[in-house]
Amino acid sequence: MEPRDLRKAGLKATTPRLRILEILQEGGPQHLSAEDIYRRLADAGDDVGLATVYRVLTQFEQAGLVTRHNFASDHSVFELESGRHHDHMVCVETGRVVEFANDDIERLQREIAGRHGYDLVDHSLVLYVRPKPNPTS
Amino acid sequence: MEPRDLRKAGLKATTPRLRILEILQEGGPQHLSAEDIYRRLADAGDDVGLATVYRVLTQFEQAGLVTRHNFASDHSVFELESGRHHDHMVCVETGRVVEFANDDIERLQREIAGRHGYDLVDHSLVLYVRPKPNPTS
DNA sequence: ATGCCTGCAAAGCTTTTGCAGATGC
DNA sequence: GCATCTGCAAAAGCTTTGCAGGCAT
Repeated sequence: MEPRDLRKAGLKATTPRLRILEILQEGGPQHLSAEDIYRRLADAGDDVGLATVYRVLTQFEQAGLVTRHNFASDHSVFELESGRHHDHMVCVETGRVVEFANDDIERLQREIAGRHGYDLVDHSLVLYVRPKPNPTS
Repeated sequence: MEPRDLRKAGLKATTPRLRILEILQEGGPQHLSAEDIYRRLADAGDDVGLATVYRVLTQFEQAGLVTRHNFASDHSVFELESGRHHDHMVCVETGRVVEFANDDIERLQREIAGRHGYDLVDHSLVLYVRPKPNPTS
């Protein structure tokens, strides 16, 4: 992710924006709340206001750079847009998030919508899961 | 839904609780927000506090009488538990909610979770749809 | 009678907004 | 230099909680 990706979206390449992009691409796929990002910035010595984090994330979402999820009902988490569509499973014990994609499910969704006289615009699928019990025990 | 269903859940059969159940079962499947229910009560002349509506709905949810959904991220809607599992599609133009069930999708979800070493505990699937354009136009 | 319930008001939380100063281009 | 952007503080909107009085059993 580069400054020019921001300009392309009509956004100036400011420190808060670049830092938030960096944090979102650290390590594997990140699913972070605004508060998470705010704290990571603070821990790194960047004094970015929480309001700015929210504003920037909203702008990124509108620009299509970031996707907003509501795995829990009381706050949103944000993920860098990869271009590859996928859904998520969330472990109810550890909170771990796993991404997956399944063409059959995607197709069935379109079929079901069509059967009811609708076109599918978007969808949200979250699997809440628990680790399988260990078979050796 | 009867007073004894409430007692079975350890809840006294009070007027607010009975009225809220009544409202939830009026007409077809209802997907109402706390505010919706609060206003319907007020319109019917029942002075039930909004806090009570929230408290009662939370109790009903814990008792398994009601299901909470988060179709929109900024408020919850509640639905009487019918015993028949189903998912939902929401029309992005009218807000209309349609229920549907599909065994293939259910099965695929369990398979995908299993493939990743998890058991499926629960899931949330919402289709956001738009009416098909009229073919005669 | 007593313990559960309710209404009201206040508080909690995430998220948004107003505004004056700061910064990118 | 000028428009955009940011930090701070305040506000907003949904939801929860504390408390004193009220109701079901």
